[in-house]
Amino acid sequence: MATVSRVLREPDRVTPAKRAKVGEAIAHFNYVPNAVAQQLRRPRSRTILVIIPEISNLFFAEALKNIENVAHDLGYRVLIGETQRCQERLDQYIDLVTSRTADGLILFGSLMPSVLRASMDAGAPLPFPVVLAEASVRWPNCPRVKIDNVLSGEMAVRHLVKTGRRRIAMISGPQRYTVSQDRLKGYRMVLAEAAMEQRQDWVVEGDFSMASGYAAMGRLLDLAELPDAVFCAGDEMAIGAQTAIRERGLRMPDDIALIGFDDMRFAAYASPPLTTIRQPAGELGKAAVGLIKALFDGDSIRESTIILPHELIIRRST
Amino acid sequence: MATVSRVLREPDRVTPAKRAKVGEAIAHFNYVPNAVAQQLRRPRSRTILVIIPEISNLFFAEALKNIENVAHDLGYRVLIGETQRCQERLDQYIDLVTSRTADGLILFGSLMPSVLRASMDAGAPLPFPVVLAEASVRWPNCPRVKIDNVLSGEMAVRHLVKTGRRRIAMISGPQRYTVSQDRLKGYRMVLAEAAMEQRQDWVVEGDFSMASGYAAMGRLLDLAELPDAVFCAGDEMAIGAQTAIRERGLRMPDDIALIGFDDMRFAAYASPPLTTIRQPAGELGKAAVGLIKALFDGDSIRESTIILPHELIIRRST
DNA sequence: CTGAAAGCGCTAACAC
DNA sequence: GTGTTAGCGCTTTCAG
Repeated sequence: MATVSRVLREPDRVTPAKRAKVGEAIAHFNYVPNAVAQQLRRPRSRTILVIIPEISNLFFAEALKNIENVAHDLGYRVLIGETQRCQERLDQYIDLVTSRTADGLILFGSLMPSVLRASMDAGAPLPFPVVLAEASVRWPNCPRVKIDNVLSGEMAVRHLVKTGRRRIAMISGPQRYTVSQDRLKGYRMVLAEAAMEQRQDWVVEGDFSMASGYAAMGRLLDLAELPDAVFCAGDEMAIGAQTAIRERGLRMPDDIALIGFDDMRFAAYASPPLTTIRQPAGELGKAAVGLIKALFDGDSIRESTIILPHELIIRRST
Repeated sequence: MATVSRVLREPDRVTPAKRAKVGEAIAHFNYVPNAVAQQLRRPRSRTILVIIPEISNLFFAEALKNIENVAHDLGYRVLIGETQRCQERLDQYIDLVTSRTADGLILFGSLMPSVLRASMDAGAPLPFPVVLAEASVRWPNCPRVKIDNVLSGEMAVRHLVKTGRRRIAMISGPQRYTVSQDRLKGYRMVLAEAAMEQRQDWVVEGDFSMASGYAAMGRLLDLAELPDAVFCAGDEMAIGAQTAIRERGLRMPDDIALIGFDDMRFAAYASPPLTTIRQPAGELGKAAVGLIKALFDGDSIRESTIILPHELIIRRST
């Protein structure tokens, strides 16, 4: 048995003759090592758990794809958990790492595992490697990768101002998420800076879905005082908004300019093609894997924050 | 140790007094059973491996979400593997089940694991539970869930004929996939049946991406003999095609009618909203879990095929 | 009802 | 270089 193990793991430490013999036997019996038993003996499972709020969100999908790729190249397996923004499901997935099925965690979304919250409240160090991705909160001793949502919100609105818009509205994300708050903050910042009118009813909250963008835009268009530009905190909401605008017979960008957020792949095919702020989803995924790997290897990079660059993509909706 | 195990697993077989005491200890030491060790002793890992070609495809994302949900309710964990249509990565993921990290496999896509191909060639029974989802091929002794792509292709084109179109083109999927072949077959069927013109250059092959739909439509529009309707084998290609049509200043459905396939969530927000054939992605996922569960439980449902109903969703592009 | 003891299949340390 | 041995942390007999 031990020799078989060696042949599979460190073939050089076995005589070629024996190696061949064992190899034959392996082939003959169709032997595949039981990974569970291996894991029990080995210190690490070489598995990364990635937790995302929802799998059908294209931003996460893109990040995930890159995580998979990089992890795979590094010899790690990736386990994906979808929480659907439900605390209970999140905590169940966390069991995978406390029970050592996974070595560490890349966590997307704003939900926080109970175990981590508890250990933090107790002032204890994090019980296992975690990296926060696109994190809305800051967590002591925990590296994160994100973009600067305030700055990118500013960039979006500044572009609107620069192209001559004066009555700028916003369809924001749910305000319980810091990401959403930050983008809104960026919006307000620029408006204040440009000494432009800030109306309460020009900010409508959506939930990042197309339906919510459509509804929010509907409310904006019902206003007596119509905005001449709208900053949408997400591309899907922007696409919903476009539909609403088209239905009212208004033209973009002439009547209303629209800027989105994310640059998901549908943005370029919208009607008109959507100007947007690109979030580097892929880069974010890659960076997250780099961070977790460093944690695994014991590098003391805790507490670091990587801010990835956002980018203005000008298309024809502005 | 044994008692702790019992308290966690079959509390009723332990005196309440002892149970409480053990419970306290568990809480105090923050004890979490090592899942790897548990799995070593238990016959099954209660994990389902789901393999998909690409995670960012909305059809898979939707199916996956339902798989996750149902599996979760049944007490199964879901491991997701993305092959990116690469045989090597597929085979690596299959190791998860041969090495008993997963109990069985739900397989999307047309790639076939080498192990399975080998065992089939040898006339042997499948070495572990597999269900084929939206399978392009048939596999002996292996249950599958799918829709009827020929019939749904027919339904799409028949709708075009019924609404008075006479020069119907098609943007097909890659012909190396049976799914794509089937939809094309449906198209040809109806055309033949209606004794309508079938032109070689009215069928252009895409790869399901928006970019390919855009390019394919461009080629169609360059033709001397313009079609008055196009059946796209996927919604994303249809959205790409819409962009091309708009850019040429043509109107939908007046100049050209367009019908897509899938009814992914963007279809309703396209411009104009896309008429399409709905594939029940969610149902498909649920059914797949049901099938694999039955396989786990030893029900002899092998060789069954579940055909899920497709549906014509009429919107404004036709 | 509970503790002791025997493995699950493997790897690593240890002899030979 | 290779076989033997001792666990990894649990579950499951088996006694008591």
